[in-house]
Amino acid sequence: MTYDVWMTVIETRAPLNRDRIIDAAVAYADDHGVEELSMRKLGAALGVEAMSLYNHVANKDDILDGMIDHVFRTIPLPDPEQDWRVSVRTTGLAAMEQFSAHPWVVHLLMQRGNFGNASLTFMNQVLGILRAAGFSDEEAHHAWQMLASHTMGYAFQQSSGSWHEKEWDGLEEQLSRLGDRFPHVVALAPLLAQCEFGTEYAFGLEIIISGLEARLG
Amino acid sequence: MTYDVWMTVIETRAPLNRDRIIDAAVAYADDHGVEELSMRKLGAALGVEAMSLYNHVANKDDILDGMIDHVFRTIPLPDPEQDWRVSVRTTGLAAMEQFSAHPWVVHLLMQRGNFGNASLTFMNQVLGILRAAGFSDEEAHHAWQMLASHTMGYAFQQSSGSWHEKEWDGLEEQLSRLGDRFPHVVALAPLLAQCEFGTEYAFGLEIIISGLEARLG
DNA sequence: CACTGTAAGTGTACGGTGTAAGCCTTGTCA
DNA sequence: TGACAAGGCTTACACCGTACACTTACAGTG
Repeated sequence: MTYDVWMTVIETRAPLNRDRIIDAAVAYADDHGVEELSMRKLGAALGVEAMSLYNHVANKDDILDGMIDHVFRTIPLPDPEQDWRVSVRTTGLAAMEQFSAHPWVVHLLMQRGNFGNASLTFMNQVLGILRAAGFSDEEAHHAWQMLASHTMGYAFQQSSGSWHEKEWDGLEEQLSRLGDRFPHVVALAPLLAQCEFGTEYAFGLEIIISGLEARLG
Repeated sequence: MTYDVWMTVIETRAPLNRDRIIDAAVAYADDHGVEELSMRKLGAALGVEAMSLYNHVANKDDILDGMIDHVFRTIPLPDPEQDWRVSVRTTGLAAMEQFSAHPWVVHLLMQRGNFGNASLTFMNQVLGILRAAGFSDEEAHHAWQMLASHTMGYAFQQSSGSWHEKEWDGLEEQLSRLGDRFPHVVALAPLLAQCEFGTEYAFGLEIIISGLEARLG
């Protein structure tokens, strides 16, 4: 009997720890959306009661911070050896890719900001590349703000992308009803609906890189 | 007695209606932040029980949509008579101004998107100006996405701005402790903390306008 | 071997949330 | 006067994060 219980325990749940909790939280958010994530549901996903999580984690915010950190850690850091334009481009695209894969990250970043290890490391690396490229501190700051805004903005639009997919069917009918009031929106609605955010982001990124380059002189 | 009750009612609360509820919600979010807004607190702010709100409003989401609409309605629409560069610039700045005044809007937009009257009107006007300026539909779409992302991105950063003000004191000490690991972040931290987002936004806006202009050829 | 301390999972409970359902008061109109 | 609707209020429910007290299993020590 005791043995059975032991087996069950061993088989169905490895010992709980912070990493396992955060991994499960990331998976849950990927599957069901971050707003569906609750301590009870996360516990259930791990085969454990909600309160057990608190033995390994300070509180829910701690988990959310860990989730952000988890995603930032998977963004490959830019290579300082390369031309800054290449670094910025590849890093931007890599970041966008992760934000697309985990749309809830932008959501979380917005509510809480983040100064975890991974995000500071990331930021530090990018700033270093800009400074090494010859940008003054002020210019590097401008560049960072602009790149960050552009990236967050696209991730933002993508994650709130109600123009996409399912919603679009209902919207089309609604828009055709409002066609006389919003002719330009209706005209461009197909483009908005089919919008490939990766391509779109890259397009803007080139404009920004060119613009920064020009300011660099 | 009945009279007294009447006077009280008349003085402390005008008859409830959707607009009054949404105005109060906006004021509450401005004062206490949108995450503090609950039906009970909003009711209390209006001198009414939470459930009374439901006589004028479908649910909380309805209120949140109304709040977004309320803010978009206060952004002056661009003037189609003017040069598109001027229109885009002034409209962008006007939008940023509102998003700065009501930081929670970006928050809400992110969670729910928005296709209210005001935001569609706004979007329609901007798209109209871009098309009239000679942008193809694809180009207008690119331009809109880019401008929207840039604006939302800056608003986003501003509203999540933990580099600002109070947090900065604690952070400084923390950063100096981590100075060897994040030298570039620490070096630029003063700039990040003092960052004037309006100026910063305008800087990026010019780059984008120039870039779009070049693509327009 | 028993004893004790500790780590970790559990159960219960509290104050908060949005909101469904029903009640009660009020003003309007036939 | 009586029916009726509008718009408040009360109660109740399911969910949330989490404080606190409990149990259980193991490790270390005599």
